[in-house]
Amino acid sequence: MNRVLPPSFYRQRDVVLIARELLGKVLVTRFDGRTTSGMIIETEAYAGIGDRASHAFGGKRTDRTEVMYAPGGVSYVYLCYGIHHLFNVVTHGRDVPHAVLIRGIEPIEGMEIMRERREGRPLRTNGPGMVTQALGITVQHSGMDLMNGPITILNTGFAIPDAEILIGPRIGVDYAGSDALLPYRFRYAPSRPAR
DNA sequence: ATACCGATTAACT
DNA sequence: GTTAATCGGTATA
Repeated sequence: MNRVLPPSFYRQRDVVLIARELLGKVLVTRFDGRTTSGMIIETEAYAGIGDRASHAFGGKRTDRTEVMYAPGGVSYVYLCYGIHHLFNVVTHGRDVPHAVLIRGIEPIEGMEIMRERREGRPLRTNGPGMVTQALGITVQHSGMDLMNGPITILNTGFAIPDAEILIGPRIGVDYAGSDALLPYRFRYAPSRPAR
């Protein structure tokens, strides 16, 4: 298998379903000939202009959020808390700014490189800021095509049964009112107690 | 020009 | 469980 996900995976489909289906796919970066990858194990859906938790709520367009309005299949990377680079996959068609935040991976390739990038701290990839740090992704990689670019997502054919997925509300979006309660977070948690 | 705050993490107790 | 650190994006003037 190991095929790069095609544009059709990202476009004209429900962003919540895409967030669910991204679990088990493999996120790969190749910068300066250095390849690192990991299986996606946690995601969150951000459902566009009607979602108070989304940067695109109300149709807001800024220099930062503009790439969310591109056709699905590009990256949206932004800086959070002035420190953490957070990687999202833009979905749906042009001018429909849906996105999926990648919150966790299980490292596969380039463990040594990822350890280097962590600068002494233990290699952890179970938070959105730590994912980008391990993979070498920064805001300068926002707006990149995920079909050809240095960042790609692969379908390995590994299928995750629904029973192995925890679903719950998104993290850190308390300001979003009732939208903060939406079950838009997905986590692959084999044989692990619910959180 | 200035002020506020966050799609977080790590280091504490 | 609690909290300091840290700075770009955004709104307000």
